[in-house]
Amino acid sequence: MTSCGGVFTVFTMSDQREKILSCACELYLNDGLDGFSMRKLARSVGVTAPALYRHYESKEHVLIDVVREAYREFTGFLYRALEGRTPEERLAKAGDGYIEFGLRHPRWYRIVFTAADRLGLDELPADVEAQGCAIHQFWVDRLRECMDAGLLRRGDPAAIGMTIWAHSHGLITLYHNGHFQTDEEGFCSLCDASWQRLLEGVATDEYIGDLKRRDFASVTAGST
Amino acid sequence: MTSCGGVFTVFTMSDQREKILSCACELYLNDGLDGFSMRKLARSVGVTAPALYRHYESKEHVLIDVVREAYREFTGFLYRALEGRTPEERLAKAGDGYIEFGLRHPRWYRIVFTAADRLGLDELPADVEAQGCAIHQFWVDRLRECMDAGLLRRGDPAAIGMTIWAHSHGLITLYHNGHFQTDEEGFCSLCDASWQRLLEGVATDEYIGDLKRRDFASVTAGST
DNA sequence: GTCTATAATCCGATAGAC
DNA sequence: GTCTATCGGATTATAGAC
Repeated sequence: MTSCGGVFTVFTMSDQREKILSCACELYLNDGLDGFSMRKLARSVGVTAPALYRHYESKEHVLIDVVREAYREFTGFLYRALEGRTPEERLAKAGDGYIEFGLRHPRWYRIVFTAADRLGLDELPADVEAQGCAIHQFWVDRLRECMDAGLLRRGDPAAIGMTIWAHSHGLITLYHNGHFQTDEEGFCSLCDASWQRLLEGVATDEYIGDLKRRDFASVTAGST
Repeated sequence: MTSCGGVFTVFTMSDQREKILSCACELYLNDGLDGFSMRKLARSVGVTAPALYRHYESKEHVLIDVVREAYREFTGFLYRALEGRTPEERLAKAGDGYIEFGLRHPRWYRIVFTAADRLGLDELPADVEAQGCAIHQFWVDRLRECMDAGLLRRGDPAAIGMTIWAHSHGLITLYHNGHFQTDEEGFCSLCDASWQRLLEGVATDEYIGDLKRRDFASVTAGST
């Protein structure tokens, strides 16, 4: 919460700016994006609204700092997975961390995966964008080492990552929107079962064989 | 747009109410949920705001009718799949329709899959909820017949449906939020490739065998 | 059925006193 | 660095004339 690391500089906030940011995070987590206003923020800080503008240029700049905190929280959940001792364990922990983050902090989850322009932001600062790239690289690392270990089929880690990401993201957002009639515990076992299906595939071996034969036939036909 | 079917009654709107609803849909599709206000709506209809309240009790009631139109549009895309002549074709068409709906009508998609309370609605009327159930049943039908035809592994169609749904929903929402660096055409082929991975599974056969052996071992150990 | 006028609330942001 | 006062705008919704 205190510092914002760049390549060559580390900037430290004033105490008051830090207090405002802390209240802003709390306000966002309680009231969501719609309920987030400078007036409410001022009230929770214990000052009047204009005072905030001594520390932040605009509401947008406050929100940017909140987004940065969201990323920080997210990576905290993810990077714990590096403590795993095998590729399999690290991938499992990463997946668990992702789901757990989505469950424990729905509003952090939302703000991390919502496009900047839909947050009313022109663009995210470079250091936050960089966090996004780091997360992407983290997943590529997890998948590649599982391929090397013979756990996952070979292929482009980024492409396979999209499939796994879409699956997890879909599960969490559908759960958040109340589309699964179950509590958190039920949702977790639902996730496990669904992950198992993604590992094994949902089609029968016969059908897969069928598809491959058809694909082969169409390729040979097309090459004449 | 004209009628709202219930079990025993069909209610027909007045012309003016119908015109308001039509403008409301257009307004929502253009400006989204945040940009949707009674004043703007009145402007686009060509009257002043208070006039709307002769036809609709509140903004919430207008929005409910908009949501009903969204469902109608969605089912239109889905149910075309019934024209397919085999279970495989019907499932493929249903999946294509789902993705196409998400691509062509992002705002309709959003409103259909957003929880009612996050739209500012207390609850959806019974006939809209019923549409949701019908859609669920539609998917169960598609999956069950593919199991019977030996294309998909046997299992609970509703559970497998969740996996497939989460995957598709994740792809669409991540695309909408700009997380895939690709245009619509690239996204479609990305979807095809990802669906293929979901059919085949992402794990190697060796790893699947491994997991089954471990699972068996833990079950036998647990039963002693 | 539509209008004008208005109530009651919220918002982001600024000017200028202290 | 914080305050009061205020600008200029948005919103839902209603009262009462026509």
